[in-house]
Amino acid sequence: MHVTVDLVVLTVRVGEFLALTIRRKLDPFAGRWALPGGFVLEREDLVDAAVRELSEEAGIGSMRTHLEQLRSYGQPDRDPRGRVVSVAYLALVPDPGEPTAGSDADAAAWKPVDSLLRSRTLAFDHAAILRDGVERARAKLEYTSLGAMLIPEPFTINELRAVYGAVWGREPDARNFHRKVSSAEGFVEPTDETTTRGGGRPARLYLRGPARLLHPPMLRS
Amino acid sequence: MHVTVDLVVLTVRVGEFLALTIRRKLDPFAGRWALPGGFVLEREDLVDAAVRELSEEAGIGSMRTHLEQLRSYGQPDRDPRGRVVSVAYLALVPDPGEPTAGSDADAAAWKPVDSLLRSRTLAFDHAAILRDGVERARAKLEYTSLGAMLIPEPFTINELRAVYGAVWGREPDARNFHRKVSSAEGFVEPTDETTTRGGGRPARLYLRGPARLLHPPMLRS
DNA sequence: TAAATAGTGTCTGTAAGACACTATTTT
DNA sequence: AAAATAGTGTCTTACAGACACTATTTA
Repeated sequence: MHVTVDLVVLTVRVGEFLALTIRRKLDPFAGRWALPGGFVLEREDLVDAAVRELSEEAGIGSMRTHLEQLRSYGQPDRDPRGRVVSVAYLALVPDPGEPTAGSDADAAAWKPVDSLLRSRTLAFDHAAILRDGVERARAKLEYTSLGAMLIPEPFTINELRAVYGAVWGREPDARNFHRKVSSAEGFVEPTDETTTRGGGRPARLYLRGPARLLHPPMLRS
Repeated sequence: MHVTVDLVVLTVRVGEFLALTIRRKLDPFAGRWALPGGFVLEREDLVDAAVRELSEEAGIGSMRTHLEQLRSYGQPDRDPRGRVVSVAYLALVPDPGEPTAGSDADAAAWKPVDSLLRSRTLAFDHAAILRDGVERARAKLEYTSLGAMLIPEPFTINELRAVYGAVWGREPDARNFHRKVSSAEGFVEPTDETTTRGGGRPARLYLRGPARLLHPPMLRS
């Protein structure tokens, strides 16, 4: 019985909610798009395998990445090569630019989550894994500060709000969002810098705060 | 690489929050207490393996059982036999009475969760798995109706409240709990029966309702 | 009638959700 | 000055949390 890790890597870029995909070089599913992943080495911890694949297959370092175990997938026929149980990980990263394809892939690309879920493009059971990862991310934005992991620092409150809009498919109200985020202890830390990159009045820039949980949660309603 | 399932099976009996343990017959850890579990068969789905172990090792049928995947554990040295990745499942069951030991165990017993977590009695990394399962159960009681899976039907509101007290280590306020549970659509369904098994004024009996999520949640505070 | 448990109503405080105007910049 | 975006305050409503008394049974 073989064990793999598969990665749901999510980010937001210019208002679009994106997942990282690779085009497979080898069979099975050669030429098809899939989630990055690969076999766990004989003496390697699961999370180490996930970190390694993230780096090897997509050139993403683990420093600014939130990485958590999602769940495992083990239907007997999910891989035509034989019995393969996959432990899926969810990674949330601030937009790292264009991905670089690793050795097992002939291309890597960020693709919109919605179109990946609607079309049947992904190999294996990766559409189901992606769906679970996306749902986990959507849910966790409600009761954690993980939304800030999807955006490069420093960011404005409205840029952060746009991240929530992209992930949830619906923008939170600007005034309520501002009140919630800035009054939640340790969610974001103000700097004394501002930016005018959005045009108009300068917006204050923030860094991620130390808090991980958001209490009480912010509901998508 | 081998794949096993391990089971965190939880129930509440006379106000005590209990986990199912077995005493191992074979090495490694022969004679030690452990969570029930075993190897996944070559053509068996993960959840089927969990259902089978629940039945084989503990004599618990899947009919009245809530079963969900917890997470996977794969540290390279977690099993002295070699590389074994374990997919853990969480089961919540209404008190099924004394367990019957299966073939791989020379005893099976319900033990208080707190003492299992305090003492170092469990084999492998099962203490960590149990801790994660218990935390999942405690969290899910907040935003689902799963508390009702820990008690046999029919039950009174106060019996259900005692379940929450046992799991959380703190009884919710009787009046607020009654209001919350009975006003939440589909959480519990009243019957027209009553019981006096608690002594005092007869209490109305309820069955589990169809709702799975509790909105808004009931916090342990 | 005393003891035991079941069942309910009120008040207060917190925070979500809906909503509109003022502030500060660039062109 | 017009256009663009940032930033904030008020009102209403929902509901959690604290709290005490009445109701119905058995012994």
